[in-house]
Amino acid sequence: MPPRAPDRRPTLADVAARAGVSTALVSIVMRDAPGASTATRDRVRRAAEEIGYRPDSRARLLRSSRSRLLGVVFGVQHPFHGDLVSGLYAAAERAGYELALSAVTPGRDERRAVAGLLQDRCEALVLLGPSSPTAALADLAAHLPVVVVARSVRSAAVDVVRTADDEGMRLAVEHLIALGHHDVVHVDGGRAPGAAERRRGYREALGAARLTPRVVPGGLGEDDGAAAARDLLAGSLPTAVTVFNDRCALGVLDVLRRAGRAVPEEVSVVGYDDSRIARLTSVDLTSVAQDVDRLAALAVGRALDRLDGVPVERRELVVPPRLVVRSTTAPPRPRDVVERPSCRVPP
Amino acid sequence: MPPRAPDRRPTLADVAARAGVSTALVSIVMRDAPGASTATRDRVRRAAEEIGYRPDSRARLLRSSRSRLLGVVFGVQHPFHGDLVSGLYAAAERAGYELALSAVTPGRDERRAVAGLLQDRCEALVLLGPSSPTAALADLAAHLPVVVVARSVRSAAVDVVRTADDEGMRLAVEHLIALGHHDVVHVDGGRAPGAAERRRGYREALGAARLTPRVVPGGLGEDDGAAAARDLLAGSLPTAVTVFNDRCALGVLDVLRRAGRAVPEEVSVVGYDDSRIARLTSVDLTSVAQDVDRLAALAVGRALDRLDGVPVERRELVVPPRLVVRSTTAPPRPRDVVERPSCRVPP
DNA sequence: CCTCGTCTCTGGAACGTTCTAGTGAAGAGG
DNA sequence: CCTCTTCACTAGAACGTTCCAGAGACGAGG
Repeated sequence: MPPRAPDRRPTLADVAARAGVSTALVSIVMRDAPGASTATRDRVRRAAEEIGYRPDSRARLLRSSRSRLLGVVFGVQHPFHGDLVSGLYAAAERAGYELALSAVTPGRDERRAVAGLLQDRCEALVLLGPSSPTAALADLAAHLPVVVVARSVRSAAVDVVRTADDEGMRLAVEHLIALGHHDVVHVDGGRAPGAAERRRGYREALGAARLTPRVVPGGLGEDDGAAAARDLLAGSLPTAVTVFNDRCALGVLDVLRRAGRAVPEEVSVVGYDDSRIARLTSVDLTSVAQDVDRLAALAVGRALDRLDGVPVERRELVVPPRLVVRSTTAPPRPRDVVERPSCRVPP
Repeated sequence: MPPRAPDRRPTLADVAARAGVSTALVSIVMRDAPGASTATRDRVRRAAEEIGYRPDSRARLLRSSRSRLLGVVFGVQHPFHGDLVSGLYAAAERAGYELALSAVTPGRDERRAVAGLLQDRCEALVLLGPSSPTAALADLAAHLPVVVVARSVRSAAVDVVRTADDEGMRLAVEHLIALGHHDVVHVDGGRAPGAAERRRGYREALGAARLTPRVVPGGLGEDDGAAAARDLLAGSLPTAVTVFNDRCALGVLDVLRRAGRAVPEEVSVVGYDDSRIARLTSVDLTSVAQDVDRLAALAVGRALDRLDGVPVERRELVVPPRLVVRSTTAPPRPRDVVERPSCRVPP
């Protein structure tokens, strides 16, 4: 069994006693604050080292009014959130802030996740693709700065950092049109964060080219994409498809290929998020990349601005996306060739 | 701009003043501790509600020696960890504990993640598939109870909760042998947590059937699986493949199908983890399921046992896995049929 | 010699809780 | 009538840190 705590963990006072100084001085040294000679600094540090002292962040935060703590609510299932969290850690560290993570899981909703963070006395909240209604977000923002990432919110109370999703989808459509496609269908994300903007971008780009848009219901997951693809196969198959996100696109790809429809020869497919899975050599999905690190940095920066009372010009920060062309998009094949059942055999 | 804090957040004293009682009494009420009449309980609660009081967990934990806080280190990229975290939240809540999450990201290694949790004064640590060397884990365990999940550790200092990975892989192989396969290859996970056990299970099951094992290097991700599959295609293709995990199996599947090799007709594939992606109707991968909720519950239970000084019989808790048969496994086809290039056309 | 700064360093009061040791008051038992 | 218990409640001391207001010591400038 591990030698369980009969010995309390060492405190400032223990270090102070050992180094023969006051606790206040030890505090100064541990914080790298000015007000101690290099000689004592060394001595104190050595004493701390010897007894294995670690500052107690609870007590530290309790005392100082600023907690230097940023609360983050994220979906534990969503790979895109994982990338964002990585970026947030980096950005927060640069600013001397810590992150308090609170996950949304199937058994733990957003309310609970937020409530946990509030108890921890975070100075500000960063919410990744939250599903709470606008009113709830505004209520929250009345108490502390709230930055919403990857979703637009129609409320002046919260800050928003997001990708220009309409532009992203426009890039995708324009790429397809440039390849010669006339029949482009959009597989929709429904009420998911960003879905409305992506749908709009698709519509606008198609309208600009004088083509008629066709939107079919999809969703966030692979299954939604698979269902959408089956719908398309049952009806009239377009020459190209733009999909709400990569996971959904994966479902589309899989059903198409299983049905013997070659991608990209018969159907081109574009995803969204440029997730790890899209980059796989075996998937190699053309996708719209969100600049995750920039989103994260802006979110942290904006939260800090609010805390410091810096006047903010635009409430919404929009980051341009980038189209990553891979091997699931190509020029359309003449229809007569397509009508024959295809057979992918190595030559 | 949000109405920023000129008003401090309300404290026990504020509630006490409003309800006309002492802070101690408010504390009693807020904790649902015995020692207050129902009448005053109501009154205090109402007062707290009115001024929007929220207990400050920092101060609360500082005062009480027990923090009722469990530290969890997880990989932000790993979907399997996401599932475990969900289970941990549920188990911790049942026991009246909170979770402190600390993520391992590409830019934040395990040391950092653990250091963060130690500052937060967690009572015990739960590490999901940690990559730290055994010695480092043992050092940690000298300070506080440490429970390692989904990896076996050769040290008496730390507790381990894991799936019987050897048995899992044995189940997979026995399933394939029962279907009539004689040529089964294992795509390995290398040094990943659990890989050694799975490899062993594979070897033992094949040995028991008097068949010769063949192990090819793989890895954790889709790309590793894809590479392994290309190796197999370049050499001699077996009739069945067991793969270290689902993500890797996905890579295998994709490369095989793109090369025109039908799954499961020509090659059967078994994954491991029964992750969300395996369950997709479009993937429908036969896989070995780990009982995530049970692993999580056992991990929390074991941590609490250590904290309470409950004597522990076995240091290692092993949970049996379960084979989930889906559509990527089938009896092997006679070789002569396989040799012709295949063509999957709907009839 | 006195004053003024600057540089270290210290004592003691916060921070918002919980915990310990009580204080009265009301009722029960003698 | 007096003690004893129980109940509802309170005062004040922790918890481990940071912050504030100084206190000496030491030179420099007058």
